[in-house]
Amino acid sequence: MPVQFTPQFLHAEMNDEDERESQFVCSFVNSTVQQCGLIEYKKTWPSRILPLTCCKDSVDSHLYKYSISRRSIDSESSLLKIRAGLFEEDDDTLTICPKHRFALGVGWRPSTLCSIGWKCTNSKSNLKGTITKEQSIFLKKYHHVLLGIGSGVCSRCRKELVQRMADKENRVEPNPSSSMNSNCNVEASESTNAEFIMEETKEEISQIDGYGEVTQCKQTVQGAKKAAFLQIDEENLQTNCLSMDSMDDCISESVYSQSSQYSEWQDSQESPSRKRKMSLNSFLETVDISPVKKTLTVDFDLASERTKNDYVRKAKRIMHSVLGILVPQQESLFEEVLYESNAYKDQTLESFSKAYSSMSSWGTQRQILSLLVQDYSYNQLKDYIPDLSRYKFSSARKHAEVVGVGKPVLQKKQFREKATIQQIENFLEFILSPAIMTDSPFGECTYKISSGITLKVPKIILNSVRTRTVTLYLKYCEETQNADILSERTYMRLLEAIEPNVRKSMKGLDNFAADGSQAFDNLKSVVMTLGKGGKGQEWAEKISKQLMEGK
DNA sequence: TCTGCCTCAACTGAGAGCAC
DNA sequence: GTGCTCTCAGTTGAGGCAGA
Repeated sequence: MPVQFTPQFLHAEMNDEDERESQFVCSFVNSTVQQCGLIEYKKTWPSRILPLTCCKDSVDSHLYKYSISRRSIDSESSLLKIRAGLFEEDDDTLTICPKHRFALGVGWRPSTLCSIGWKCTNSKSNLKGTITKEQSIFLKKYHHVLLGIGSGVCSRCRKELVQRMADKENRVEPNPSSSMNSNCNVEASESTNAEFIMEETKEEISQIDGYGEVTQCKQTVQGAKKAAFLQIDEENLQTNCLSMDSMDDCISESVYSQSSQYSEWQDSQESPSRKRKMSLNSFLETVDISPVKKTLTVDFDLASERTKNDYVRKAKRIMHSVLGILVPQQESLFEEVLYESNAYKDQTLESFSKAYSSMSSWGTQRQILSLLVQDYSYNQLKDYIPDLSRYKFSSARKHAEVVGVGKPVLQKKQFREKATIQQIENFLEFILSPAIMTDSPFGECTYKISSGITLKVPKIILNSVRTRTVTLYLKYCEETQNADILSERTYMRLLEAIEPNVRKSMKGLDNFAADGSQAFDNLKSVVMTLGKGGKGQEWAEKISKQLMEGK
């Protein structure tokens, strides 16, 4: 039954020594949506609210996992503080419950989407790094957004963030006369100087528009919410958007008014595709072809026949005009060659493309690709195999050169060794000593090693249980000051691989071995007698040799 | 005492981006 | 087109722990 984590429960759990802590309230209660509570599977953690200074667990692996610089985080307590946005609080004044300690500390997990979403649609595909301590402070200070250190961020948003941080620095620096308290100056100017606010707002909006964020925001209410929220917050504009109910209206007004207010500016900012379109239309005008007014926005395959025909007709007219310039008076002839060879190529490539797509194994795909890569460029193949990456293309090309065109890819298994040969040899030398192991007079073990070779070795008997043998070895290493050792578990695994028979009783082992040896000697003398008695000397020697091998 | 299972860290292949 | 670098995700060996 889950236990309610309440102050009463806390108090009941406490002893006299903890009396001092009973007055504590978790300082992180407003840092996450989670309520205070316990973490049952963290058995080593005290089940009570602790002073933050007591949080001293190692967070190295957590920092490593989420690419957080160890220079900015020197302890678990500082990690907790920064994640909670308590950048300037003193450790001594803070307390924390186990649940918030876990949620903000080693148990924290970032979203797989871009945490900022300024320049992307919270894309997962292009996460390029994580939020640093400085960036987290900046976002909290100027955007009133708390993003946990280590949160994923895409390359475009990171670039934008770095730019905004640089802009902020540049705005503060050029005024050395007021450098007594530059931060305060910025804060004051943002909140009190109306003219500055408007100028800065305009500049920020221009930046956003330039990247098409306003346009993007129009597309989704959520995007608009975020952009407007950030924008309004950033400049501390006092709007009437105080309730969530009025948020959508407010965003619409904000975004759309910004959009219209700077429409002139927006018009002057032409995207590369727009520029290309204008250049094309200019060209079309000179060759008496109507300009391109619309572009295909759906997949060509999914478009209606009429649409397809329109675009094909238009493309052919444009191509005809281009060829008129490239090969004057021979357009028709050239078109024939061009389209025919393309048709042939199309068919071949389509077939290969189908074969490629139907293969799930990258090895087979590489084999198929190697047939094409020497005759076609990456871009040509990309048209027929949309998911073809540059890496796959160049790998296939390398395969064609090194292994051969269309040759199968050889799969070779790779093994890793972390225990060194020396460490294993030392251990084997120790356990194969007569004090630890005894060769059995009878029987053989068969080992099949990874290369396929089968080895036959005499059966061995371990004189004590495996754990004791490992303990003995570790003690031996300690005495001989050999620090190059592995863990007990690894030595246990080595013994498992050797599969020795464990001797159940020490008593009578020598007699057992001696009896076995005597039996072989007796058999040998019988064989020699039979050899003299008629079986022949050759037969006797052969059997005798086999017996000795068996022994 | 032994072993199955979990976690961590190192390693590796795949893929993208960039400069030349 | 090529080569280099970097990041990400999956794999694998090793360590540790709990329970049979």
